[in-house]
Amino acid sequence: MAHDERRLEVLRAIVQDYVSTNDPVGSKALAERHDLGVSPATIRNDMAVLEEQGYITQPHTSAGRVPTDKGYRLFVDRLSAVKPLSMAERRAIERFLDGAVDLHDVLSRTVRLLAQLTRQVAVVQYPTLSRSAVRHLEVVQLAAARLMLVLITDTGRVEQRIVDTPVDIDADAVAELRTLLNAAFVGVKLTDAGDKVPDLLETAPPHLRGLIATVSSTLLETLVEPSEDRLVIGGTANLARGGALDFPGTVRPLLEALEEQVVVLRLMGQVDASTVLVRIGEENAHEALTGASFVSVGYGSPDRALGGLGVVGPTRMDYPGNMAAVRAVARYVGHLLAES
Amino acid sequence: MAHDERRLEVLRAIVQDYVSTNDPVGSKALAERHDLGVSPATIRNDMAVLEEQGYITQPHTSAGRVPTDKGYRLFVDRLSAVKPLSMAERRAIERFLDGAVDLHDVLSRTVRLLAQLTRQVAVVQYPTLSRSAVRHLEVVQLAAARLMLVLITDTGRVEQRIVDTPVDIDADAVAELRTLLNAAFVGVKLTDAGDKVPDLLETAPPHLRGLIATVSSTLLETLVEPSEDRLVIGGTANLARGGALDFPGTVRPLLEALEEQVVVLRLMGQVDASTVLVRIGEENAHEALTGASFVSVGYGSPDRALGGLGVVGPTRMDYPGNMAAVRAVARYVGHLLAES
DNA sequence: GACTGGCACTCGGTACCTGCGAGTGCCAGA
DNA sequence: TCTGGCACTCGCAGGTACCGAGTGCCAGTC
Repeated sequence: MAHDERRLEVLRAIVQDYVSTNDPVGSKALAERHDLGVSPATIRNDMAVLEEQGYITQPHTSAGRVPTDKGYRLFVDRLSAVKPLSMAERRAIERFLDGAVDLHDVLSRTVRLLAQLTRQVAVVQYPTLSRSAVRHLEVVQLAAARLMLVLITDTGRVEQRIVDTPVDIDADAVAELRTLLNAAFVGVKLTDAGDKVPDLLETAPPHLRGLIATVSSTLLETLVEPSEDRLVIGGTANLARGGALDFPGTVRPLLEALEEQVVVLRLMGQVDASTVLVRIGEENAHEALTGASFVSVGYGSPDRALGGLGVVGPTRMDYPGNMAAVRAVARYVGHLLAES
Repeated sequence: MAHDERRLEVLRAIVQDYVSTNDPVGSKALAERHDLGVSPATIRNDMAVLEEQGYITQPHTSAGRVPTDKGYRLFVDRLSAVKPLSMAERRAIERFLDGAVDLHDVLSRTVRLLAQLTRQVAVVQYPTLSRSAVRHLEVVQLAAARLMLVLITDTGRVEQRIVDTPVDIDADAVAELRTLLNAAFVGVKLTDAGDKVPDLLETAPPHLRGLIATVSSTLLETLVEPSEDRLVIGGTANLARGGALDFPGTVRPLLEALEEQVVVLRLMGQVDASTVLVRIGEENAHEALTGASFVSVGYGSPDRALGGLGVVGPTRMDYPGNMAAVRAVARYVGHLLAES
């Protein structure tokens, strides 16, 4: 029916107005600012239905309506058109990211860029080790019985670990070790590295076997576990922008959750590179994120997301804009990392 | 005179009470909570003098007194005794930092630890490259004409740079390059690395000179400049703790300044490992830091500070406690990094 | 049957007032 | 030089009244 049609149109108008003004929106203002072709009284009837269905709510009796999480969800799923980025924004992305000298530089620029584009808190995940492959392994001798292993992945991450060896080793052994490790592991995905160890041990010269066992177990232990995933966070100043307007009470629990990283990492685990994931308010199933929405997407090639990035903000956010920004930045970062 | 003596005692009492209660403190409360041996009326006279001298001020006529920046300064310089850490705190430091697997891990644990101990925002600087020496240089070939340089410093930092070479190179050349670079640079401080280049170029086999020139210039350009100093920041949630109590207006400018890093890095540039540096309110000479104090110290051996760490909080902070915590943590981190 | 104009009603926010109490400065006396 | 007393100031909490935005409902119109 044309009936339902208009009702959705009303919901869209409410979301748009509320996002831009931060005031509960009433029927009269709605009729004025959008040409819905009907009078405020009719809109009121529609609003009553929308409220009954749970898409909007009134903060108090004599106030306008505010979208609920469910309302935002419907808006995101059915009512929002992708908002193309402006030319200025596209240029900003290139200008910001070009000239980055290493992975850390790329990611910290990315997080600043995203924060600036969306005026929200930005979150960027390092390429997950578990999806990376070994590009090179370096062994540096620090002391007679102490080595530093440096792992370089094909995504540009560099990780280091100290290993204390049971016996002293000499420079020749270090060189041999380096050769063997690289022969065995280069090109291998970190998740598969464990499978290579038995082979390696078998073919290795006997005098190196103990050493190799020690070294590989350190590598596997510390590098393959998911706790090694890391985040860069920026734009937290944006949380303080709306004063107490945007978040109920205080931003403290949100800041804590962001610093904790675990919560965000779990959300990041669900992204892929082809669709922008939007989690709204309570959907986040974490107390501190109630009242917050999370817009994220994976970066990397579509078939192989290296990691995720996104923004966190109040549920009252510009979804189309933020989704567009997140996607555009993820694409650019994906290309950038594929090149190097 | 015993006169001035007591006046200082009054100031100390005011600072202590104000820090713990966050309420302007009046003469009567002061007389009750501290045994100054005189009546409220006398204290009032002293307060009048202290106010005239600019150490304290009244928010409004019928309120108690609050220390000014100048008052805190006097308190820190002359009135505060070093507050020893509790046994629990000492244990917390060890428990928190032991088991860190690499430099990044040490520093991010440190920042969390400091934030937790002081309940303020914690800031930790990576060991400055300019004060580090080369432990090892690794060259990894990514493509025919593209190399990745990995620099490992004696402080545990690992930095990587991509270099595009003018001509294709083969594996032998890479190996030679690696040997030459390490021979020339290992053990050399980064600030002195530039001096070694002419020598290196002269003694190198002619066919490698072009390559070495390219590589060294990249190294020097990107690694020696101070912009390469990095910070880890944590505990920003503590800014939201006091509500609007601690900071005039909003915490936004402060959060922005922290993310900007430049401001903090400049302050960090002034620390050394032997004395705790305290900058109070306006002393910071940066608008966003008005109303904030910064307690910092260098870590590393006394003769060679590797970097700085500290906390940022409202001027109304527990200076003795924070100074003690910052110093204790810096010492522990110094030892930790010296070992590896 | 769908829409509209009108109307009574609700209720949060603001402005204003008042009384209370903490805290002060000053002064006379010990 | 210190102390007790006293008048004074002024922010704050609580109470009240008013205003206006916004609503729900109903009778009337197309």
